Amino acid sequence: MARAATTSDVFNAVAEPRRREILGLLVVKELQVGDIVALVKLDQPSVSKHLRVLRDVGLVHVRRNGRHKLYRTNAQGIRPLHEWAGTFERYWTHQLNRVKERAEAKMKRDLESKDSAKENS
Amino acid sequence: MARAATTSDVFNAVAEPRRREILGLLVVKELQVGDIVALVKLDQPSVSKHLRVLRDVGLVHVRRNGRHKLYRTNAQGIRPLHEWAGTFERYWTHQLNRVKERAEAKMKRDLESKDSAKENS
DNA sequence: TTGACATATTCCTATATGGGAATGTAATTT
DNA sequence: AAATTACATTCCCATATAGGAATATGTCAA
Repeated sequence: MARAATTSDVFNAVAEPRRREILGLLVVKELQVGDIVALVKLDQPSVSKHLRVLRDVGLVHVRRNGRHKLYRTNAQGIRPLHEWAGTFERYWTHQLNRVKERAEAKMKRDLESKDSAKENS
Repeated sequence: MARAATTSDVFNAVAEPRRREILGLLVVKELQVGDIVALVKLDQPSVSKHLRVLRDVGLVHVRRNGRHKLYRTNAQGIRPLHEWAGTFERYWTHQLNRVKERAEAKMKRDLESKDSAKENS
């Protein structure tokens, strides 16, 4: 079998760098497709397809304005990702603490060995 | 062209549900491959391949113990993801506030129209 | 209605997997 | 050394894109 469909999953949707870029633009300001095309270096059809994926997973909203379509990031759609990653936070802080502790223990050892060297001189 | 290589990017690496599952196991406790195979419902080669991807992007560490290999999640590898998602936090809280404000404004309107109905009775 | 503009979708192709099966490799036991 | 155990890698195949080109759809202007 192959990989799961990008369309059905926020994690897959943001796996694409250009889509992350687009999300970053659209969270600041509502933009029409042409603006996005101008900002990211992609053809219009590609942009439309990325927007389609983002829309399908609920990461952007669309609104029609005349013949333009205004897209906007739905920031709340990113929360599941943030929360998932957040479950690892206690582990990485713990790991950082251990690194720090080891560094301090080593510094202490080094100082002591210097002292003993001094005593032996 | 096709999609970017999973191997070279943390975002792509965690796009795979089984890999997220494995990361969740290995962050709690160092496990050998056989344990993982038993816990997730995958064949050993598949698990090894997922571990390979995770290792290539630095999301897990390996350590050999006799003929076993002990894997452990490198929680710090998940920070970039958490931080990227975190840049959207101010926007989703803002959006939530707007929803709340609208709800409160509506409730106020409803109450006032009830009052005016009372006056007209 | 016709023409122009803004997007979306479809068709096509090269590439990247993910799983299954088979095989290779390293370390341990007998 | 041979057999065994624990993993890793390779080969094969079906599927899922991502981008390019062409085409379709929708909206507004004249």
